[in-house]
Amino acid sequence: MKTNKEEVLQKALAVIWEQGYHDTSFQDLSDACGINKSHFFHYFKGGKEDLMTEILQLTHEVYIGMLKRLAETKELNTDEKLQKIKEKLIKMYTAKGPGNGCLMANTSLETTGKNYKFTPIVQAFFRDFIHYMAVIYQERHPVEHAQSLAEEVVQEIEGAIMLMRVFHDTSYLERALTRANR
Amino acid sequence: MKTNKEEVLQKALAVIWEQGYHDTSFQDLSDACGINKSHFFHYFKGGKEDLMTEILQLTHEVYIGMLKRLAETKELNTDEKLQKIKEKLIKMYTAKGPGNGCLMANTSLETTGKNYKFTPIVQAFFRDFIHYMAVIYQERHPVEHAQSLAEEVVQEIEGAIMLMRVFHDTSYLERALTRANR
DNA sequence: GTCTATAGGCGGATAGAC
DNA sequence: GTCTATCCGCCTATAGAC
Repeated sequence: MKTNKEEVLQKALAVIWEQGYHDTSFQDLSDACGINKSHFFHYFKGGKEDLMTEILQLTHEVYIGMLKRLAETKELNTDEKLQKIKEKLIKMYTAKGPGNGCLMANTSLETTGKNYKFTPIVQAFFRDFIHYMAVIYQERHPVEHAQSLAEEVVQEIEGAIMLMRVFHDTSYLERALTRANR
Repeated sequence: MKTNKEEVLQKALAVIWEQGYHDTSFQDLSDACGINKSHFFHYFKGGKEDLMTEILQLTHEVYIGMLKRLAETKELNTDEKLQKIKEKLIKMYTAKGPGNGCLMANTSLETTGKNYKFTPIVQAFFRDFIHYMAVIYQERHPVEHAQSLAEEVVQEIEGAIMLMRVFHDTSYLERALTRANR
């Protein structure tokens, strides 16, 4: 079957987001992508960890890119920016139903303790997430307060995503994002 | 070697808390517990999932038991109760360093998508966590507000534990628990 | 670039002696 | 209750034909 790497990456992301890193085998992935198992080693020389690294980098680009563009635009006021973020994040985190949670958090928690090389990517994600939220809060609050506000809000969002997953109820995330307008 | 089930359970809990469910093999566990691999199937007829179930139940008892006792005591005022919870949770969640996070959250996120039987236990944990926090907040706030306050606070605590893990920095949890005095 | 075949290892689990 | 031995299957990864 004719495929390209981008497409494979997208489909693999969806499967791993749903099933988790450890619970997804190359068999699952090749079924989902319609390519042969061994073909993954052609695309991703370093095997599963390489594949996952690229998936996480892609996720970083999509989420943080969205945030950065919103934080830096002059076309919207603060209220509108926070509203837009709310809409986007709800859409992105519930696209596949309430059950998948945050891929970054999942991966981080799933790879506790042993030597995986995902930590820097996960750290960069949350650092940037907090950073761009702080940039927006600086439109209304002094710098130091904006920073701690951003940390609180990101924590609440991540906690809400986890409870959303556990109870299969999207309202946790909606309420947390409503409270994020401060 | 002479052992008993309780002891094995405690040690297995520590290893799985540190390494994660999927990344811990019976080999790891038998090394840590000083008993033979196959002995686990004597203690836990249903294999790894049974072992994990008992570990999660034990965790529920320890954490929720602590909360329940504090919520129901007449000996402390609200401030003192919240202070005590802060101290206890910091101690419990950072006992093995900042890197392990919340076993319930970890397990939940690690077992996305496939058919594990841990979901009800994890749900009970968070339901009870929120419940007893709400009981305490009712000393100061109307019932409905106490409930949503408890949900917010638990979300923030869980988000803080995750960031604590990611950045190896216990101050996230400390600040979240300081803000829990409302 | 895509496939077949297969290696090599480890993980969970069982049988059964003592 | 504890240990030895062992099975089976799956999983990651590689070699190599086309």
